[in-house]
Parts: sequence; C-alpha cells; structure tokens
Amino acid sequence: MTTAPSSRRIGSEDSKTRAQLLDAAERLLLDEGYAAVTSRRVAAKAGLKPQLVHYYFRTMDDLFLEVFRRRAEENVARIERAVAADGSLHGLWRLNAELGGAAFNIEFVALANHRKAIRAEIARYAERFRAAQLDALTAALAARGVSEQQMPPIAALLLMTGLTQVLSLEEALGVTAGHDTTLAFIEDAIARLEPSS
Amino acid sequence: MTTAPSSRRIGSEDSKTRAQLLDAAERLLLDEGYAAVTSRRVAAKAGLKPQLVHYYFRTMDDLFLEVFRRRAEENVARIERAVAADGSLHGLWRLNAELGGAAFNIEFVALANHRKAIRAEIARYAERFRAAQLDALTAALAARGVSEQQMPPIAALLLMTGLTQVLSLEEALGVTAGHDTTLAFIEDAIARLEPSS
DNA sequence: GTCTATACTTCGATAGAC
DNA sequence: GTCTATCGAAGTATAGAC
Repeated sequence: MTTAPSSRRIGSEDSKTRAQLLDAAERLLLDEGYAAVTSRRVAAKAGLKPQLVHYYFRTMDDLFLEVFRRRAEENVARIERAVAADGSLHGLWRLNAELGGAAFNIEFVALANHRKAIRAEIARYAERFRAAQLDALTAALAARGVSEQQMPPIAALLLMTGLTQVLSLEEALGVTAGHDTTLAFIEDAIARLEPSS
Repeated sequence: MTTAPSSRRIGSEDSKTRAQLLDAAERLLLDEGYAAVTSRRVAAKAGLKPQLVHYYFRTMDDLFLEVFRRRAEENVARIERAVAADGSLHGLWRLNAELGGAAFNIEFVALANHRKAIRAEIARYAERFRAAQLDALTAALAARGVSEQQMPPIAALLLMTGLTQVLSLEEALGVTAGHDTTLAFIEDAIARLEPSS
C-alpha cells in the first residue's frame, strides 16, 4: 500500500473542488473537444486557479481518466437497468442510439488514439459495454426465432453500433441526407421481427 | 482577387520545401495523431526550421487543410477508378473496407470536432465520397434485383460504412472478438446476392 | 488538507534579414 | 522568393506557504 510513484501530495477524493474540476472538464470535453481540456481552461471554467488541477490530479491524463470513468460507469449501469426493464429489440436499438450517438464517445476514441494510458481503460470499458449488449441482443433475437445462421448476434450488434456511430458523426458534420430513410428502414425491419408495441 | 487577409508573405505552392512539410505533417498525423502536428514537430520531422511552417502556411489550420485535401482528393479519385474497374457489390465492399478503415479518417473526424475551419472542408468531401459510393451501390443493388423497399441503397451504404468504421476502431483498441464472424456473415450475404467470382 | 507562487517547456505567429 | 531572429501566450508540473 505504499504510494509514491511521485512525491507530491494530492487532494482528497471527496473534495467539492475536485468534483467541480471534473464537471468543468467534462463540459469542456463535450462542448469543445479534448484539445480544449487544458489545466488553465478547466480551472477557468470552474472559476478556480489552474494549479488546483494539478493538486487534485497528478497529470492531465489522470484527469481524463477520471472524467471517462465517471461517465463510463454510469453508462454501464444504464445499460444494465435498461436491459432489465426492456430487453426487446426495440428497446435495445433505442438504447444503442442513445449511448452510441454521444459526442462523448467520439472524443474519447480520438483521445485513445494518442494517449496510451487512456486507450487501455477505454478498451476495458468497451468490452464491458459489448458483453452486456451482446447478451441482451442474443436473447432478444433468439426469442424472436432468429437463428445464428440467419443473423449472428455479434454481427447485428456491430452493424447497429456502427450505424449509430456513423449517423451521429455525419450529423456533427452537418451531412444528414438519407438518415431518415435509413432509420425508417431499420425500425421497419425491427417491427417486422417484433410486431406490436 | 485581392489577397491580404493578413499582410505577411507566403511561400510559393510548388516549393519543394513546402511539399516536405506536407509530407512530414501527414506522417506525424498518421503515426501520432493530430495533437502531435505542431509547427515545431513538423519542422523537426522534415529537418527544417519551425518558422518555415508559418512561411508556407499562414496558420496551422491551413496546414491541416492542405494535408487533408491532398489525401481526400486522392481518395475520391481512387473511388472513381475502383468503381469504373469493378462496380460489383464485392468490389464496393472491398473498397469501403480499404478507405473507411484508415486511421486517417478518425484523426480528421476528431479534428473536425474542434476546428471549425476544417469541419466545413471535411463535410464537403464527405458528401462527395458518399455521392460517388451511393451511385455505384444503387446501380449494383439494382443489377442484382434488390428493390429499394427490400434495402434502400443509402441504408446499405451507411450500414457498410458504419460497420467498417466500428471494426477498425475496435481493432485500434485491441478489441476484436467477433470480427471474423461478422466479416464472414457480410461476405456470405454478398455472395448470396452475387454468386461466382 | 487546501491552495499559491513559480519554474520550465512548447506553442503559434510576426517582422525583418538575406 | 526564401529563410531566421524573436516575441508573447499558453501549456504542464512542482515546491512550498497557509
């Protein structure tokens, strides 16, 4: 239990100031992208001094990791709650559209691309997300009599995830032609497998 | 044709030094992500002085735009050549996997997220890519007797693009479970529509 | 336990020398 | 037409005052 990968002291985890910094960092990340998340800007947004960022988080990577974990943990919980409440294909598709479409994801994937420390953490959560969704989707497809030959659950999941991602990405760019048609097609396909409300 | 949004002079477009800077910037972008593309690092990689970056490109955004345009222009040409040579579903899928899987895309999408000037340019090329692929896919599906009700071409394109993207993204994270199954499923589906080689 | 004064590095950009 | 000397701002991080 000996700490000290460095000697400097660090603020306590339940500090109110610390929470403010995390909130400010998350808002900045969402609004302006991760490049905007610098110690100075985070502090300014929280109305605090820049040095406080380094008091509560040893490095900027630590700050990013904490922001990511908070959100990721909440999202995992959300998947579990949603699946328990409504494990239908409709429900899963809606859930995927909600979680996959967030600007949040794009930023962190980009971050992972050049911050090794963060990549590992994201990979871990990516696997948890996937496992939770895959279990639910496997059950939902089986319940509707869709065999694994007709449509492997993992293929359905990756198609679903990818589609959501590309739609939200294009939307961010302002390129939305054909989105309505595509969404209608998907919802129609689901409705055929799973009639009624 | 009056120039001068600023007064400073700028190097000529066919300068060899300028091309070296563009090459260095592109390599840095691909290898280490856009955050690594700073005037100093680009210059260092090209074996030149940092100030030259600002002589040949007024701002860093200008440099990014130029790097992007070079590649994008080449990719558009590649799509057109590939479609002309092989407009089959197989061919289009292969092409999509090639162009959509590049790390290049991810970096620029991330960039677009927080550099307004670049977002507009990317959106323009995104539309050109999409239009070129959509035309080809529409024709290929029609040739195989797939009606627009069965599968709207735009939906097929977005599903294809999204899948490729999510696969390459997960691969970058080291999460590849189920990828083989999914690829086999897609190729099988295509083969059913379009038998023979 | 909480925050500040401060060091050091790197950044983008310009003005001006050749 | 090409490149260099140099500036001011912003970035991360630490040591030490309260």
